[in-house]
Amino acid sequence: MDRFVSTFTNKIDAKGRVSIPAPFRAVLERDGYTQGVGGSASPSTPSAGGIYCYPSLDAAAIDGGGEKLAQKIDGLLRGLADYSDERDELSVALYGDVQILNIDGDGRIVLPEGLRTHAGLTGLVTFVGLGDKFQMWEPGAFETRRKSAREKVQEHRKLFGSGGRSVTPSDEERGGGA
Amino acid sequence: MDRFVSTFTNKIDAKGRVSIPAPFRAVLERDGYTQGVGGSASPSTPSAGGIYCYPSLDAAAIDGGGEKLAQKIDGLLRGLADYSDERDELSVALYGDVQILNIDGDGRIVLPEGLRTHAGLTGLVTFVGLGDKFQMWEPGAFETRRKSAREKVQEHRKLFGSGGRSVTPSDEERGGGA
DNA sequence: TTTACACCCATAAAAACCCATGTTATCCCA
DNA sequence: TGGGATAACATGGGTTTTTATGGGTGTAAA
Repeated sequence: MDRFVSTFTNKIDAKGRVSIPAPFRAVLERDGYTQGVGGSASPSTPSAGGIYCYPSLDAAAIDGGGEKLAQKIDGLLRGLADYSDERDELSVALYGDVQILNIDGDGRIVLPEGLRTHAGLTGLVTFVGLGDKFQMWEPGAFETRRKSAREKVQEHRKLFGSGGRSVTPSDEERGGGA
Repeated sequence: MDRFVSTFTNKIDAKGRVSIPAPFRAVLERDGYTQGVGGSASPSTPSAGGIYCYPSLDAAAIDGGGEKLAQKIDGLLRGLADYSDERDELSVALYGDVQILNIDGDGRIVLPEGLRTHAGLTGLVTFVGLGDKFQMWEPGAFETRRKSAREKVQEHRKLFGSGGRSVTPSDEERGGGA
């Protein structure tokens, strides 16, 4: 399994740290996670490090992922002429908003102020697996979003009459305070 | 880490010095930066090195990068060999204004007057990672730029959208099991 | 001399690192 | 099958290392 799946809710501690759900960590490692700037990387380390995070363009959430996600961003820019103004501009939005967060020895990251406010995070974060990446939500906001998503799915099912599969929630929330 | 990512805002001190964000410094070093950066003065000869800076062609900003950037510029000009008019102009535009800045033992550079005025820099500089180079902006000007960049991305997402490649999830909710 | 710049040191704040603890899920064995 | 031993995790907190930034000094060019 190399995809981000399920949702987990974890605490943000006094220092701004959050544990990344262990299953997500496993995916990241398989994706080729390497320590970022912090640790003096071996000269042979080819890839970038840390997890890539950026504010969602159309949601009050943070998108995150590993190397695979970073390469997708690269792919977007590839094809645009080097040093064209257009490329610079896109790069600003794609690379400029990205933050590389390192995972500490205990599997935690520190969410920078900017990202935290974008997602309206306070004391808890809900990690949502989306396959090749994941999102971090303020738990309440995510609940709302999840509901509307379900309704949409219901509608689609009626339209397509694809009755077979159930979209049952399978709420497997876990973790602290919630 | 092999590309410039993220944005950082640092101060220009009374002597005109600015700290280069540590992550960028790391990229430069990997790129083959040569100069006495490593703390105690290195006994080796400081061969031509430093970071390459020049005024952005189409923005009130400074472009900067390491060896890789210099080579890309070379390649760009080589590709234009046929159209000598254009090539000459570009050569002047690119090389003519290039400055090679050295990083001091504390990771700082001094921005020359010319570059500073081009970018309208006063007391703060925003470093913006653009992959294989980075830019230095006056913070306010950069905010404006960032906004327009985001809009551009929105447009592009519509164009690329069908390919399944999306920077943000929007509609691909996935609550629990697969 | 004066100026510009490289070099050196000091310091506060932030980031990374390390260890401890409570809890929950897992496993083993009687 | 029950229950205790065990391992994996999330979380709290202390400690050390980086980093950004301020300022001093010497040196070489102007």
